[in-house]
This record gives sequence, C-alpha cells and structure tokens, in this order.
Amino acid sequence: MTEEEEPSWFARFDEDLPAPDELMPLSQSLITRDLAAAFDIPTHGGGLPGGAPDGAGGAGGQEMNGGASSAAGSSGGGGGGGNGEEPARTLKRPRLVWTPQLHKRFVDAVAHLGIKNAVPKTIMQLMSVDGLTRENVASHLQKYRLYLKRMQGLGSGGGGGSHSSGSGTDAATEHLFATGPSPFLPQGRGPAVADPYTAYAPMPAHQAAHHHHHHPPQIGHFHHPAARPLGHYGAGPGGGFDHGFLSRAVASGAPVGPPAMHHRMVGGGAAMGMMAPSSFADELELGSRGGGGGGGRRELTLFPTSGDH
DNA sequence: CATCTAATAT
DNA sequence: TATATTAGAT
Repeated sequence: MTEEEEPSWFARFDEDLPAPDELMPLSQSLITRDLAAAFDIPTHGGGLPGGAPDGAGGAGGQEMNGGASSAAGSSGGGGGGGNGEEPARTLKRPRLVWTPQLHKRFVDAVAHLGIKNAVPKTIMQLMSVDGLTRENVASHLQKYRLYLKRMQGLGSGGGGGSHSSGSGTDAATEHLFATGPSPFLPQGRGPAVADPYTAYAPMPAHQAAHHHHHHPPQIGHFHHPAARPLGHYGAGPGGGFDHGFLSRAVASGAPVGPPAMHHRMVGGGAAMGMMAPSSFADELELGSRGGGGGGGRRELTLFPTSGDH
C-alpha cells in the first residue's frame, strides 16, 4: 500500500558522482579485509606514515581517499594459502571510516532519493559502495538526520555551541557534512502537479515549473566548480559503468506515483548559512575493481546489467 | 519475516 | 568522538 515512487529523480541522478576517469590506483585496499582485520586496519591516526596529517603539505591536496575496501572474503581459489579455515563469517570489520567523500555520496544519495526513499537499504544500493552494509548506512543515517535536525531546529548558534559567525553550524560537522547543494525536495503534496520534483538535472535546465513557493532565499547556492568532463564513462576496459545504473537500481518495477508522504519539515525560515566560498572541489573516488578475471569480487561494477543478487 | 528507527555500548 | 551493535517498533 502506499507504494509510491518517483521515477524522475533517480532517472538520471548520475550527476557527476562517478569520477571521470582516473580510478585511484590501487592503494590501501590491496590488503584483503581478512588480513586487515587480522591486523587491525592500519588506518589509525597514530603514526601517519608520511607525517604531517594536515596543514602544510599539499595545498592542492585533495582529501584522502575513501576507505571503503572490503570484500567478503572467501577467496576461492587461489592459493588458499594461509588460512585454512576462514570463517569468512563472523569477521568483524574494522570501523568504517566515513570519509568526506563517502559522505558526499551518502548525502547526494539521500538528497536525490528524497526523504521518501532515504532509507538505509536504498541509500546503500544507491551509493554502490562495496563493503557498505545496511547497518553501516543506517548508523550513519542517524547522525545525518540529527545533524539536519539540529540545523533546522536551531537556526544558528543557540545551544551551546556558538561558533563563529557567519554561518551557523558547527565546524567539524559542517566540514564533514558540508553538503554543498542540498537539493532537498519539498515534499509538498501537490494536488495535481505534473512533475512535482524534477530531479535536478546535471545541467542548468530551466525546468522551472510553476512553483509559487515562497521559498526562503536559498542563499548560498553553489555550483560545482569542478569542471570535469563528465560523460564518458561508457564501457571502459573492464569497467562498464553507466549512469543508468540507478534507473535499475531502485526502479525495481514500481509504478511510482506521487509521493504522498507525511512531510514534516520545519518551515524554518531561518537562513542557513553555508560554508565559506572557498572552492571546494568535490572529488569522488572509488577504487577497487575486479581486475579481470581473477578477482571475482563484485566490487565496483555495481549493477552490471541487472541482476544483482 | 523483513526493514527502519532509536538508544546504547564500545 | 564516531561506529557498531542491540532492541524495539512497524
């Protein structure tokens, strides 16, 4: 009952999520989670091998890579090697480190999914991050919600925080959640609107429908300064990515309809500031990729053509 | 029975 | 602190 879904938003949510090219060269994820788990992921801040964690260093440095490695163990062939017995199950994974990039994906997914489908399962599928489990997303989803709530409930400042002026929101959280464009869809239950929320298109399309919403001045509108040649992604060598993966990801045969849900958004008119105007390029990077045949791991290459599961 | 949300524990 | 985990609710 109440099965509602909008085919538009995710119709082409691709956005510029996927990195254009340049898949991060193998890196940390070389270690199989088994090994990593066995030794504890060495991603601890303690002694960074390079040294300076932040600050100086590469000004142009662009964040660190995401750490979603993972894999469900079980390697089949191979050498077998070492582990004679591998429970493969009950393997405790190291704490998932939600890196900003990972967050971006999460936020983007939620924003595009809409409060309606912003459920752990869907988000997880939309994120398409290998190793990400529902619990992982669920756990974080809570934090994200709290963050939003905190922002909407309390305009800025208030509470105990009190951070510099400018835009209210905490720094750390802000920095982490700095959700650039928050195309949140007003879940207004339109009486008969043809296309209530046209998922925002990657291009400045003027799909301005008749929206007489007294929306608060959405100051802080940012664009993606990142000028990356989006588009070419087709079937690369080994990677057959496609933006349409979402179309099938969520659209699991569901006659989407007008989202008639309870919309409980605070009309807070408070003006929410945003981060500084600095040019923050959002880069997404995903590594891992079944190289060829050996791997056999269904890492990236998410929805290949259907049929997952 | 499966999934989501909340609170809690580490 | 940030996550994982558990418990409860739907």
